[in-house]
Amino acid sequence: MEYTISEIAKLMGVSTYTLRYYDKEGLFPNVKRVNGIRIFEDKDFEWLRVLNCLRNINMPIKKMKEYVELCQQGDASLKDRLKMIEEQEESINAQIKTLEYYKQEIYFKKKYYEEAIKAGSESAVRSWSCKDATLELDKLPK
Amino acid sequence: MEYTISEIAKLMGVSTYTLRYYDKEGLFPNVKRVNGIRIFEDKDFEWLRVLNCLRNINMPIKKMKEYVELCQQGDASLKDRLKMIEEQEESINAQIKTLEYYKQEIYFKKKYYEEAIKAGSESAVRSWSCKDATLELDKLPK
DNA sequence: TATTGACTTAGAGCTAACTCTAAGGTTTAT
DNA sequence: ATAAACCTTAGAGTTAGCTCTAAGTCAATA
Repeated sequence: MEYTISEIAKLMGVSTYTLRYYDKEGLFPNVKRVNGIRIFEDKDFEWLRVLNCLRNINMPIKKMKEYVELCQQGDASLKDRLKMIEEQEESINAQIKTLEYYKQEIYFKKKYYEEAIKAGSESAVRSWSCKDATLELDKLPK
Repeated sequence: MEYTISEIAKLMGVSTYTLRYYDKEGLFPNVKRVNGIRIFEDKDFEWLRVLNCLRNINMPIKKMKEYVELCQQGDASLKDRLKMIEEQEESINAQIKTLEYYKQEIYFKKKYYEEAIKAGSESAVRSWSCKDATLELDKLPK
């Protein structure tokens, strides 16, 4: 199967601007061209799904470029690529951990507001909040 | 307790630039001043921890500003604040879900490279990868 | 053949969140 | 009293990741 840039853009839910930008940045090392026009094949499509994965775990484009270059070196770069992937795995875990931590804080905050609304006023729950929440989320400077 | 801007910056692990920027953006609505110099008190310190929480869950500064403004309105804005917090809770859950999904992809990728290194070549595991991984992570355009 | 519409490029513009510089004020130590 | 070490401001600069514009090419249709 072959796709034009707007077809692949639609299929993957990204803009053509973004695809051309990625290409300019070297993230599509070997897209076919006919009369200067990009022809995306299934392998390019699959590769975009890889790029999409890496972006979604917040890998910067420069690092994605590095990864592309390693891939182009073939078997010689297998260990380096594994290392990059392992680092990304750690990065994801750290990101999740951070979010889980602050999720707790936000949960306390929600309970705090639910109580405040029930009581009709924030002043009724300030001390309650201080007891239970890790953060004293309502101590806005007066 | 009172703190200068550089003290609080050090304690919270942010730059003085960032703190002044936050202040300029209205995120510290009522910091005390003596001779024009910001004096941070414990309530400001606690409030910075709130800001820090919101930033860590990727709330944009404009939205943080909105939240500050709601807080300043007192009890009248309790429901609006609860709504914001609930939206943030959903946002965190979505972020975690996305990361968990791509964590799987990266895990498959790692296994793929471990096999490839064991076999000495990527060509030995391409089909294996295609069977097990949701993404065919190595179909780099040739 | 002329127009339509999708493609191309280079490069400018945008937004977010800082990050820094320049010019100046104030407090403290020698 | 003068230098060091803070603080202040306005506003410029930076980086990332797009996003868009202008000018032009090319293939297909009326």
